[in-house]
Amino acid sequence: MSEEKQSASMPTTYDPKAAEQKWYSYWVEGGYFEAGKRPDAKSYTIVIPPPNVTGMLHIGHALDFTLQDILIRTKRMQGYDTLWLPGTDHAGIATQTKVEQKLREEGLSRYDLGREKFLEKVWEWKDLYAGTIRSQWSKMGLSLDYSRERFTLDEGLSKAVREVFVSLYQKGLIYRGKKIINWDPAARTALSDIEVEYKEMQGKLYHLEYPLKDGSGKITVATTRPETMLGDTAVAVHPEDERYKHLIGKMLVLPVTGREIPVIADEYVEKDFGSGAVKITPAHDPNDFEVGTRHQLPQIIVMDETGTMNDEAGPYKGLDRMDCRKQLVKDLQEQGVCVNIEEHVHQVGHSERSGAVVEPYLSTQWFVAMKPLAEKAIEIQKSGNGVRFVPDRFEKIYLNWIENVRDWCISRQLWWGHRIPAWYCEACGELHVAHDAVEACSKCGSTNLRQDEDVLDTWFSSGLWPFSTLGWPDDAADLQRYYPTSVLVTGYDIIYFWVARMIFTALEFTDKNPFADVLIHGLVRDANGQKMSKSLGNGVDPLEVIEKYGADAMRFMISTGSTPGQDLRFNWDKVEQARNFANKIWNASRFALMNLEGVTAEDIDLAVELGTADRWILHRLNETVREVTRLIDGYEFGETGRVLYNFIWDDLCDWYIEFAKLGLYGENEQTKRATQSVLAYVLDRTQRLIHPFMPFISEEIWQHLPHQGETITLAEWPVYDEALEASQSAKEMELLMDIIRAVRNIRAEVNVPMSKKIELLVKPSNEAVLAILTRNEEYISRFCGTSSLEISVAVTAPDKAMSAIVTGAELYLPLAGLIDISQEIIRLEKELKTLNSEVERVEKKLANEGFVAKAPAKVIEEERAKMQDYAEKRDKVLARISELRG
RNA sequence: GCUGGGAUAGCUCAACGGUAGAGCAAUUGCCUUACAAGCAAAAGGUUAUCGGUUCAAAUCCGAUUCUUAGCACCA
Repeated sequence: MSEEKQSASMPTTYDPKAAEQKWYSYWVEGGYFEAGKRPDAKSYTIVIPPPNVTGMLHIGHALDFTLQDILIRTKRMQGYDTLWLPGTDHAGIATQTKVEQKLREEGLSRYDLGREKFLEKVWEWKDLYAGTIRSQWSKMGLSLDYSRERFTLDEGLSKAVREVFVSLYQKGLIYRGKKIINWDPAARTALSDIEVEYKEMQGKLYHLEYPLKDGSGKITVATTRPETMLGDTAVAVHPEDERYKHLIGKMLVLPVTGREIPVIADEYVEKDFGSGAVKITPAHDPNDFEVGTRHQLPQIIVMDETGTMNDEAGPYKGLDRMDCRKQLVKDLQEQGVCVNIEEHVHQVGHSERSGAVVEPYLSTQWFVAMKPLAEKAIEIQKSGNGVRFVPDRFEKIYLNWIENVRDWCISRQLWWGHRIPAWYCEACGELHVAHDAVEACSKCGSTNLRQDEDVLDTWFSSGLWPFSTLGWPDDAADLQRYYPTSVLVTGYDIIYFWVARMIFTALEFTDKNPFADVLIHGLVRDANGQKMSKSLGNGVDPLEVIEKYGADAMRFMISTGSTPGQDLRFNWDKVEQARNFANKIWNASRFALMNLEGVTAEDIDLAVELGTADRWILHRLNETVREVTRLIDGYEFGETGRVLYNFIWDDLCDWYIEFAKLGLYGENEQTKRATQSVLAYVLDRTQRLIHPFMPFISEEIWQHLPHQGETITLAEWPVYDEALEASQSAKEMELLMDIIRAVRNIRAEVNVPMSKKIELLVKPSNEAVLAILTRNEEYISRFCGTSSLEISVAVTAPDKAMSAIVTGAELYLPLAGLIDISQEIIRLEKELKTLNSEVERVEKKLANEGFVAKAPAKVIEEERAKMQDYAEKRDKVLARISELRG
C-alpha cells in the first residue's frame, strides 16, 4: 500500500462514529460475546445490575457498565469462558409511578383502566424502554451476551420468586402481620425501611395541653404531627418521674373528640426530655405502637390509605392530613389547648420514588423475618468465607446494616410486580401459600378462593438475580457452569437494597456466595461535586458524551478517572483529554501503517539484531503488560489508565516512534525490517492492552495492522516475559534520553532552535559508556541536531561552551557568541546547589545507623547508587565551574 | 448522636512505608516530513493543624478544625 493511499484512508483526526457502529454489529453478528464457546476453559461470570425499565441510562450506569466490560473483555482475551449476562428490572413503584403519570396527562388513573388493562400499558412501556436500553448498551460498546438477556418478570425469574416465597413461608421466615409500616400515600403502598429517605426539614413542635378528667390539672405533651392526636389512646410518663407519679392511672380528656384516655407509665419515656409526658398514638407511630402493645391500648387509625382523615377524625373527616393539621391547630389554639408552637428542625421521611411524605401507618402486610437469614450471612462473612468487598471498608458497611436489620416489609399495594402467591378461602378464611393457583381449599373444600391482591417488593426479585437469571430453581446447565458468579460491580448506594439481599438469599437457597468479589464504585457527580439528579437538571446523558467525543473517550475518562470506591466528578475537560488520547493512539498507528507497507503478521520477527530503542520499548511494553494485568486484576482502573497513558504517550509516541524513524528512513534494509517488526509488534500489543478500555478504536487499528484472527475481541491477552528483563537496554536508553534532554534544555535556554545545527562534544565516563554512545551515534546526532558530533573520553572542554553533566557523560556545546560565560557559571552554580543538597540528604541517610541496620538491602543499595551518582555529577560540575573561572 | 469518606500544585485528581505525579489553566519557544486534539522547555508543594509509632510517614495510630455521605434519633 502506498503512503498516499494509506494516509488518505486514515485521516489525521480519528472519527469515532463510523468505527463504533461498524464494529459493534460485527461483534454481535460474529457471536463473539456469547458464552459457552470454550467448554474447556474456566468460566468467568458477571451478571449486570439490571437497570430499571423506567427510562434512559445515565452516566452512572455508564461507569458501572464500563467497569464490567473492562473485566469481561480482559478475561475473554485471557482465555476464559466469559459470560456477561444482561437484563432489566421491572422496578415496581418507579415504573408504575411513571406510567400512572403518563395516564394522568390523559386524565386517567390506573383505577379507570383496571388491573389488567393497566398492566398491558406497563408492558408496552417496558418494551419501549428495554429497547432504548439495549441501544444504549450497544452505543457504549458493551460485550453482553444478548442470547441470555433476562427481565425480572420473566417466567423463569417469576418461578424463582414463587419458589423462594413459598419456601421461606414454609420455613416460617415469611409471615403476615399487622404492624406499623412506612406508607406512601401518593403511591398508596407500603414501603420497606430503606425505601424511605429522611430529609431535614424546618417543622414545628406543637405543645398541647390535655386536661385531667377530674379537673385537677393538665398534662402538656408535644408533637410534630398534631393531627395524630385524634388517634391518641394514652399519655405516657416515666414510672419514676416524681412530677407525674401521682397521675398514673388517671384519665385525661382528649380535646376535640372528648375521648377519655389513661395516663400510663412506661420506661420508653425520657424524664428529662420536653415535658416528660408523651402522647401515645399506636396506629401512627412505631414507638407508640410498641408502647401500645405493652399496655394493650386500642389502635385507632385516623386516616385512610390516601392520607385523608377518616371517620375517627370527627369534624376533620375528609380533609387531607396536611389540611387537617392546619385547621386542627387553629381550632386547638382557639380552645387554648395548643399553648405553644416552636420552630423545630427534624428529619421527615419521604418516599424514595414518589417523593410523598411517608406516613407511619398500621396495616396488615407480608414480612420476611430477617434475623435467622441475617445471622447465617453474618456468620459466614465473619468466618472469612464471605464475599470479598473491594475496597474492603464496604464490608463494614454491609455488616453494620445486616447486624441491625429489621424485618423486611415485602408486600406492595401495587399492580406492577410479582403477585404474592397466597390465596384466601372466601368460605373459611384459610390462607394457602403455594407455587401455583390453589383450586380448592384444603380445609373446607370450597373452590371460592381469592389471590392476595398485593405484589412483592421489587428488591425481592432483584435479590435472586445472580442465580434466578441462570435458571434456578431448575438444575440448569448455565447454573452449573456459571454460578457462583465472579464479581458483582455496583455503586455503594445500593449495598443495602441489593448487595446484602443477594448475599443472604443466595446463602439460603444456593448455599453459596452469589459472587466471589463485589466491586463497589462511587457515584458520578457533576463538575461542582453535586449529586446528579433530575430535579437539579445537572445529569449528563452518556449518549451526548458519545456523540461529542466517542464511546472510547467516555469509557476511558469514566473508568480511569477515579480511585476505587470514591465518587467521580464528571467534567468535560477530562473527556476531551481522553478523546485526545484516543487521537494520539490513532496518529501513532497512522505513522506505523505508513511505514509498514507489505509487512504481514508472519514477517514480524523479534529474534533479529535490535537497536537500543527497540530493545528498550520491548522492555517497557513488557513492564506495561505486567502492570496493566496486575492492576486490572486488582480492580485498580485509575492506575491502569495512568500506566497505559504514560506508556503510549510518553514512551511509545514521544520517544520510540521518533527513534524508529531512523531505522525506517535509513538505508539499512535489515535495520528497517527489524524496526518494522518491533513497531508492528508493539502497536499490536498496545491495542490489545487498551482494548478493554477503548474497544472501538483498538479494533479499528488492529484490523489495519498486520494481524491474525477475526477480531481483537478474541485476541490473546499479552503475557509478561521474564526473559526480556535481563537486558541492559533500559539503562542504555536512559543515558541517551538524558543526553537528548540536556541538549534540548540548553537549546531552549539560549534560544537555539532545533533547526539550527550545533556542534556537540560528548565525554563518556568510561569505556563501556563510550561503546554505548558510539553505537547510538546516529540517534544522538539526530535528536540533538548536530552539525558535528565528537564522542570520546579524550574530549577537552572548549572555552566558551555550555555544558551539562548527565549520569555517565559530560556534554559540551561550543556556543561562542550566543552565551555569556558569567551566566553559564550562575547556571552551573544553581545546579551545584541542588546536587549538594541531594548529596547531603543521601549522605545523612546513609550515615544513619538505624537506616543501614534496618532498611532492606535493596533500598540501601539504591541509596548508595544515588549517592555515587550525585557525588560524581557534583564533582564534575564543580570542576567545570573552576575551569570556567580559571 | 453513631459510622464511613475527603482535606496534596491555581483547578480536578493520583500516589496503599522508601526523593510527592498527571491533565487542565497560566509562562516561553516551535505549523520539526504520525499527530496544533500536536511538539519542546521552564515554573508551580512545610501533603489541613498538632502529637505519636518507625531507620524512614502524604501514606500507619491518636487528637483538633473544616467538608461530605450513610444510619439512628426524644415525643
